[in-house]
This record gives sequence, C-alpha cells and structure tokens, in this order.
Amino acid sequence: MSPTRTPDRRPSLRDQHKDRTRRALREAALQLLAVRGYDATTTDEIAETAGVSTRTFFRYFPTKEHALYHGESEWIHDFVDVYPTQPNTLDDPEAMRATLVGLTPHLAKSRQALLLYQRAVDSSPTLRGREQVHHDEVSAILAQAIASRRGRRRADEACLLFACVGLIAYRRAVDIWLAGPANGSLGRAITKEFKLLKSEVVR
Amino acid sequence: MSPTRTPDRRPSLRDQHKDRTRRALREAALQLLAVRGYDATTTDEIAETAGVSTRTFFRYFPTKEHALYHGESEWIHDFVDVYPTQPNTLDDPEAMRATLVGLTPHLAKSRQALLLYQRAVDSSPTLRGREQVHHDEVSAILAQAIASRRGRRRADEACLLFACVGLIAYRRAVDIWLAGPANGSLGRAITKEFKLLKSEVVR
DNA sequence: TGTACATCAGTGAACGCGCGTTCACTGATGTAC
DNA sequence: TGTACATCAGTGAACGCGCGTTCACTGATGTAC
Repeated sequence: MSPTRTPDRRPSLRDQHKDRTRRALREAALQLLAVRGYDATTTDEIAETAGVSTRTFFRYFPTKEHALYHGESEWIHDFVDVYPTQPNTLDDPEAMRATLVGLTPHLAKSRQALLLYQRAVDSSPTLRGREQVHHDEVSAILAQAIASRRGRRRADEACLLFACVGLIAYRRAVDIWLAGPANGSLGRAITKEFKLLKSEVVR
Repeated sequence: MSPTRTPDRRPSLRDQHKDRTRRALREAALQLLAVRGYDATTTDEIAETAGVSTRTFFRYFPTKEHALYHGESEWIHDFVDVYPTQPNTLDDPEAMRATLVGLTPHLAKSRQALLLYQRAVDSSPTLRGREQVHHDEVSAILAQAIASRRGRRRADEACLLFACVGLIAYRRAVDIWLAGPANGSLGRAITKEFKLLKSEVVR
C-alpha cells in the first residue's frame, strides 16, 4: 500500500498541506464572520486572510456558510448513546438533564470557538435560519430517543413537544453560559434551567 | 383641506391605484414564494405576475422579503392587552392558554394566507432566520407581560423561559392546525399542546 | 538512486446570476387660478 | 368650467456588488520503473 492511502501512517506532505489550508480558511472565516458579521464579510476577505486565492476558498467549501460548520453532529450522537443508559428511577426531564450535564466536558473545551460561532450566527438571519433547520432535525432525533426510552417504537406528539422544550432549555443554558465568565459552569446552568422549567410549568 | 389628504373621505384615484398595485404585488409574492419557493422565485417574476415592471416592485418594498410581511404585529399587541385581564384564579400557563385561545378567531379568518406564508417561510433558511429573530422579540414582549401579571417590574429568567416555552407550544399548535383539515379548531390544538406541556414536564 | 511521467493543490481571468440602486424620462392625476 | 402648471406612479436602461462556476494553466508532490 502507498503511504498516501494508509490512514495509520503519517499523512503525505500534500495532505498535511491541505489540512493546513483548510484550517487556515476555517479560522479566518470564524474570526472574520464573528467580528465583522456574516454579511459584512466577503469570501474574498476570508481567502485573503487565510493567505490563499478566492478560487481556493471554493475548492474547500461549497458555500460561504460551510466554512463555519464543523463537527456539530457529534453532540447529538453522544446524546442518543447516553440517554437510554440513564437509570429508570429518573423521570424524563431528569434523565435529559443528567445526560446533557454529562456531555458538558466535551463542550466546555471549545468554549472560545463556540462563542465566535455564536456571534457569527447572531449576525446573520440566514445563519440563524440554518441553525433553526438544524434545531428541528435535532428535535426529531431527540424525540426518537425519548420514545425509545419510554418503550415506544415511534415518537408521538408528546415526545416531540418534550424534545423541543428540552432543547430550548438546553440552548438557553448554553447562551447564558457563553454570556457569563469564562470559568462558569455549563452543567450548573443546565441544571438551573431544568429546575426553572419544572417550577414554571407546574406552579 | 384637499381631498387627497383627508383620511375620512374616499381616497383619490392615485391612492386607489397605489393600493391596487401594492396588493397585486403582495398577492403575487405570497403565491409565487409559497408555491415555487423563495430562492427559486425572482423579483422579476413577482413584478411580472403583478403586471408591473421590476423597478416598480422596489418602489413598494425595499427588499424581496418585505413583500411577505404584513400586519404580523397585531397579534402580539392583542396578547399584551388581554393577558393581564385573565382572572387571578388561573395560574400562568392556564392564563396564557386562555389568552391564546381567545385570540384564535382573529387568526382563523386568515388561515389560507397563513398557510401560504408558512410554506414560503419553510422554503428558505433566510426567511426562517427572520422568523426566528421575530420570535425572540415576541418572547421578550411576552416575558414582560408575564412579569407584570406576577407583579414584578422586570422580566427575570423565569419569565423569559416560560415565555419561550409557551410560544413554542403555541407555534406547534398553529403548525398542527395548519397541517390539518381546513375546518379544524385552532383553539383545541392550543389546549391540547398546553395539556401535553403540563403532563410532559411534570410526569 | 535517478529519471520520466502522473497527479493534484492552487491560481487568474472571465463569466452568469439575482438583488437592489441610480438616472433620466413619460404620462396620468391633482391643483391653482 | 377651462387652462396652465405641479406632482407623482411607473418605466427602461445601465450599473455595482457578492456569491459561486467554468476554463485553461502552473508548479509542487507522488509514483513507476
């Protein structure tokens, strides 16, 4: 086998170079879009900041938006893996809270990148729209996981609503955490939101 | 006073014509954007369908999006007016449900237009993003109304969360109603979602 | 190890497209007297 | 009522802008022998 195609050997010079270029473009995009705003930043500027030509930008990403998206789907997979393993003694909101809190160490490491990503998204309705579409997809997957834990094969409206509401609470917690000091605890923010959720809806 | 500027007299020929043009553009936009999708429809096509030149389109609406927005803010004003008048015997979720159900006759009349609007929005991330921005503004206003009814001057995180969750339940109800038969009851859909909300979060 | 050839990352220039603007104009409606 | 002038809705043509594509090419890296 050639060294180029063997994954466990050190990657070829070409591949190293490609990785470097891709990372440079991603970092330039994240930085510029967060600071100047999505609509106020052109693909030319991103390419220039990354030290390549505009044409090269589109060799790596099909659209301007794609330079921002990176490994967001791990989170949901982790959730689906962990959620069913929560003990039966927990009710659904409690199981959800516990699962989400369990996943925080993973996120806490990339707080800075998340903050930039968030700023970029907030600067543009288009990106918020994409985020919303993504949000709906995630809701559907969560609802499926919730249904499974309840021993049902398919998610009904109850599961969907609960998934939606839980996700809202979670995202609020993330927003609050990101808005706070750098050493704040995401886990505590999540727990607080879920407590509020219970006290608000019951009353 | 000239007849042109007196509001209680019949509007001038010019103003009538303007109204007709504006309406024609709005209807063409709603129809085309809903059926073909936002990104697949050009402003040229909208103008052509309305029987005017492209240039004229932009005399009436600053952007393509604006041709879709029309009188969406009445709803929230009505809510803010009605919510504080709900009897004290109702808890917050119950008061919200009652207020929302009370506002349904207003909405039910424009079911067809809402359906088209919804389809247009669903076809485009950009529009979904705008919708999301609008959603956040509405949440803040609702939270303020909720805070007032609780006798607090400013909305705290609890009010904000509750406003958010209530709005989600409401929008789900509207979606379900729009997806159902033309003679379905929006009020019943809302009541059902609020019941689900309680049973899901409490368990 | 050396040479000849193949692959592929990167590039420059030109282009298509749709949104939205600018400019100079026409013709219908409204106003002053 | 009639006339002269003012206003304003609508238009055509040309343009700027940024995203994303197409084409023809260069030069570095990788491969075969």
